[in-house]
Amino acid sequence: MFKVATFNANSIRSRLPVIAAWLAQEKPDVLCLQETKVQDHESPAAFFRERGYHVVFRGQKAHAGVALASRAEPTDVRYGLDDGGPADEARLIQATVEGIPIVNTYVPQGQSVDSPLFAYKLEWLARMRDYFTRHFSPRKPLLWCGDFNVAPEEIDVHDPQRLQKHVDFHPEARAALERVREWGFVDVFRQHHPGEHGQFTFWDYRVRGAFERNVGWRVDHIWATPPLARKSVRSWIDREARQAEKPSDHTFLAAEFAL
Amino acid sequence: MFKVATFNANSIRSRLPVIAAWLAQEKPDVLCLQETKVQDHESPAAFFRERGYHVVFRGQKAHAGVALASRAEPTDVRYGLDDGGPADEARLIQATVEGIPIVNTYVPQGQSVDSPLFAYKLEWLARMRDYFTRHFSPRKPLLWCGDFNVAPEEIDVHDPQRLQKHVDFHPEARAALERVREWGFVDVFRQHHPGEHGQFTFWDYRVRGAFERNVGWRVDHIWATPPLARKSVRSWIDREARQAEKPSDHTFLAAEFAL
DNA sequence: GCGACTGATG
DNA sequence: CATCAGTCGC
Repeated sequence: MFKVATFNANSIRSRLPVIAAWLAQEKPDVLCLQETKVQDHESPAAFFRERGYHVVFRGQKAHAGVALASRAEPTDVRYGLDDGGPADEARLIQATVEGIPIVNTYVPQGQSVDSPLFAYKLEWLARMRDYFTRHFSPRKPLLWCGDFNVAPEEIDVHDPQRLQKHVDFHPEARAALERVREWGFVDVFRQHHPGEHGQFTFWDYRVRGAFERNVGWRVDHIWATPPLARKSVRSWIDREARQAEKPSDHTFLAAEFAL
Repeated sequence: MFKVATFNANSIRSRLPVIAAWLAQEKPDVLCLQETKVQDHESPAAFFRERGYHVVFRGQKAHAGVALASRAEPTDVRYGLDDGGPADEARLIQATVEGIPIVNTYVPQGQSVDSPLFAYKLEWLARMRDYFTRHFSPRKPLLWCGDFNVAPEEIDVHDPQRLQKHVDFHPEARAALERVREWGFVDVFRQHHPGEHGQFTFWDYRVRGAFERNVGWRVDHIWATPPLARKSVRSWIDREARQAEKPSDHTFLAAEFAL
């Protein structure tokens, strides 16, 4: 069994206790992390080593940052987009683990619909489709994990009416993500939980009682190409980590594959 | 047995774990705190209540702030100096516990010898003598606890030569404190440890390896009037708290009295 | 709300 | 080195 998980840590350094507990309990083969908010020379490499994990990462001060921890040694590690535009190395890390290529992204949030950052987000998602086209085939195993900063469907947000203009649920953002899905991905969590409402991975700190009232979003994802999706036996959101001592505003999403 | 302690917390909110551990271990009858750095409406009153302590406090944003926690309910609680000068309520709190009046102060540090704040410090110590004269008698039990920001003797600093011009060891500061002692106090810690060098309560964060090398200061004190000093059976510095997870730059000074 | 930053103070 | 205040970003 091949167990993969993704977690927006909202600062990897602040979240080491949460990550330690989850690794000890779940022993995933791969853990993708986003919003590590740490420069490479400050990255807690020893933390993963001590727990039997390899880790690769690319980060910067204060914002973004991605890491990929794996029991097996990763090969073919790459950072950032490679189409000649901004590489955004702190937002994309790719590695092959046990023969499975894994792309871990922290998609730009976009700030607000009228911001140039929203246009950048839409363009970024278009570049992702191009990235997959150039490097991979939907007929071969591939995993795309991370914080996509898009809730794909109405059932993936707590209030689809009110959130139409939110950058994470805007029709244009959803359409841009849908274009990547059409390239050849299956939403692994949704495959195992068709039509389920309120299955969220993110609850805003700023919304009072957000977790208790389940005022959340499903913006973290594990997507697989069809040959791999067919082998997936289970996918779940572990809500426990969002109730930890000093929680991230996101929680862990996991999936298991019978390779 | 009546156990009293004093601790410069350097932010009471940041130091709750340290204080919790110490209260649980030592169960003092009274704990005097300085540098709480918190406004009254943000003070962690519940923290003390949950542990079986009453607490009174006076603080402000960012600087100074004093608190007094006690197992027995305190009576005659007063704040600040009352001589018509600046009351400095965040630097002096007085309460009577089990019949013993206790004055807890955070004496102004003084910044540098040429600063007006140093003159203010010297004046403040003079006002303390006046305060004791007006309110108390050396023939009756009285405790003066706190961070006095003065190391009384050469054996109370790591390098008496080099520190002559430091505001906490300046001859004028020492003389000003000595004038208060002469009113009628016994240095309770020193009574039990005459002539001992290097018995410090404060080690500057900025001095590398200060604690390990014992590059410190004895600036925190428990002083008693003679009738009470005669009943003191023990006084000690608990160096452990300075080695805790997120330590204050000071540690706890304690004393026991056989009432 | 809770991260991170800068610039200040001891 | 470790607080604070402010400010920024999600």
